[in-house]
Amino acid sequence: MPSDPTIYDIARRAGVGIATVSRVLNGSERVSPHTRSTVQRAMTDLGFRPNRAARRLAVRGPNRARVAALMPFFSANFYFAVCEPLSKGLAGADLDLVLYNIQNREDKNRVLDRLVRERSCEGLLLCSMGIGQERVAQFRNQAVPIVSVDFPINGVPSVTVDNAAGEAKATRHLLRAGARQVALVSGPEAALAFRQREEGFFSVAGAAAPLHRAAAVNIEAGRAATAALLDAHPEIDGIVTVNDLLAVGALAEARARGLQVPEEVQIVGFDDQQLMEVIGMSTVRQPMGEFGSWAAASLATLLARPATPAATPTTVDSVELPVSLVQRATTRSAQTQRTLRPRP
Amino acid sequence: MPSDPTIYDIARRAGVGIATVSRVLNGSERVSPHTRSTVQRAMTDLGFRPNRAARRLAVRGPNRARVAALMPFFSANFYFAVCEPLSKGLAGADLDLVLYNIQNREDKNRVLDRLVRERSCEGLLLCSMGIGQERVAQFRNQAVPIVSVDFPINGVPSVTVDNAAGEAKATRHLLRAGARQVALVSGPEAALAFRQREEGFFSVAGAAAPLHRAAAVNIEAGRAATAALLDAHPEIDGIVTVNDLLAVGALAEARARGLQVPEEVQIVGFDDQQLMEVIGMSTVRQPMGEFGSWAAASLATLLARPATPAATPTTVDSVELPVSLVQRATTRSAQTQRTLRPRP
DNA sequence: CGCGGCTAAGAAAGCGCTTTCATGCCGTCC
DNA sequence: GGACGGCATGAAAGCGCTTTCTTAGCCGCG
Repeated sequence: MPSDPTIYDIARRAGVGIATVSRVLNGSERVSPHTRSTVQRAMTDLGFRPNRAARRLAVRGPNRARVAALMPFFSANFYFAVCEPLSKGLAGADLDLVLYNIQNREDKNRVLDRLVRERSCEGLLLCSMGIGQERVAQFRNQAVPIVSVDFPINGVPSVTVDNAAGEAKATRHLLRAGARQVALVSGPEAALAFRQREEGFFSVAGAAAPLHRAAAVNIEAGRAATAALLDAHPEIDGIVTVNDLLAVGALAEARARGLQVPEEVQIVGFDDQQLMEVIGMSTVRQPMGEFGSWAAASLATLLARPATPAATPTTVDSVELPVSLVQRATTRSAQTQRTLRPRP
Repeated sequence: MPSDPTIYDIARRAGVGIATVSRVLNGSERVSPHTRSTVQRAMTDLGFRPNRAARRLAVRGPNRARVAALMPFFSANFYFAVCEPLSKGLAGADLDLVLYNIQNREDKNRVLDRLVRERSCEGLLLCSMGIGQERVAQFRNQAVPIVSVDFPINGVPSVTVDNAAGEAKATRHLLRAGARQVALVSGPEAALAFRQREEGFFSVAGAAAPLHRAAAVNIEAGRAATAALLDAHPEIDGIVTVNDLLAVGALAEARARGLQVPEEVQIVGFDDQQLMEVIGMSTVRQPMGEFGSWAAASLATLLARPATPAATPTTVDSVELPVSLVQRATTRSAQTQRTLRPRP
């Protein structure tokens, strides 16, 4: 396959010099209308598109660094919450944000391969996903700093929360508030954060507690999972979930079955996303916005030119942000351990 | 101020040739450990960062086109809803998505200036914002296609909805359902979509109907605006808003005042964002996801290399997507015009 | 008719990097 | 002990574009 046409091809076809082509390209005044149209004709004929790299090189524009951000957009609120401060923070540090929507392992590998092969980014941000050590080494070799959000990676600074502790806290609260049988609605198996929350749940509820993994992270899936759980274990009176939307689904299902919440079933979500307060959903709050601002700040630090020559290599430490249980209307308070009403 | 160090600077400082520096840069095996570390030392000393453009030029990688997307992230749900299909669609067309978070006019001008000066994008996506015709001309001169989302721009293909019609429909419904005095909670004045919705509202409610513009697009602001409205006009029994979050705020304020919804006050939102169904909010649904996929598809078309030489220049037409009123629990049905309960 | 001034267009020199090819050095093998 | 092979390194040729410098026409004027 022939490579892209260059200004040489255009010049030849139009019977002019490359300087003239360049002038046309840049809208310079010093070109006769006739020549101009000839050249433009040649450009459209050949499907010419200027090589950006060559232009930037010639014009010696600033070498603005680019951050590639890989995100699996499965949960609208979470990813938006990190994107927003992230984009703001990176803009402040004069960094460009290139967003990649990663839906599966192939996506991820394709994008990462391109990134290292074409060296198309100066910084890398991984969100809710791991990568192998060989990958890490590839980027390290190219001096591309990596930061990770919502997922610990060996040798990569990351911002996380203690998912297990958060979910354990939620589970414990349900138990203290009188729940006899708690169950967990989890999400797709691939997500580490979800598995950690599962762990936290089982550490408190006991390994035998019922679990159902929803097929997706949305209300419908949460509702279906809850239905399955309730069908199999009618005695369930506490539902812990790994995500607010799943919790909303659980709430819908419980209500549809005529179960009083929180009197007959308590429900806890995870994230404390937008509108959970309005809905009255009890949930584990994680500071999603800080994920984004931490990532932006870290990348800015790592990509900053050493101000003084011989500066010590800058590094960034991983942080674990606190989570907290927000009690609202879908859980009872621990003190008021009302006795359960008998089920019909 | 001295320009960025190049491999020549590194080579000189390390006392080696530029080829060696390049080899170190690329992790080639054919460099002695001693030389390697000398070079690395020189690089960190000088704060060297390779010039991406030069590298891409030398390595002749594919010239992947980049789309710059300018978005004012003031409404989480809306922008996420367009971003998600957008990123997916662009990835499918082998285009990179560079995201710019635009918060005000200066942001916008700064980014646009850079974009044209540095020619850093092959395609431009404007979301919820206009630009002047000189700007349009600038990009046209550089053969950078523009598409607009949620905002009509002269000479630029755009995807929009009939905001005025949508809001008019909502207002009319309230009136048909028995509202005597409807009022509008709008948002920051800068947003065209909001002004169009205001128009639609007034066209039905009459120019004298009360309006209050919330300071921001969130629940708190919506609540404050509603409070102001209700204080000034206690007779209000129908509240139309330009956004769901504002409507949620209105709902909260109405309830806080002991007003029954929808018996004493009806409320309509706009967008039909996530969770509105759960909340039972009546609202005007606009197909936000299609905004994103339309934009991606259009850009892909406009940026496609003419397959055959001398192909006709590709263009894209503007589209207006339909909106629909979704009736839920915050409005009464038009048929059942119950008489209002007397207010306390 | 010749000369200066003006404009359109070409030649060529980079921009900062990669990569091939050439070079010089050393150790090795017959 | 001399030729040879391997290895680390340098020299130099691009990559596709912009831009300066130069040249070639052309006009009008004296």
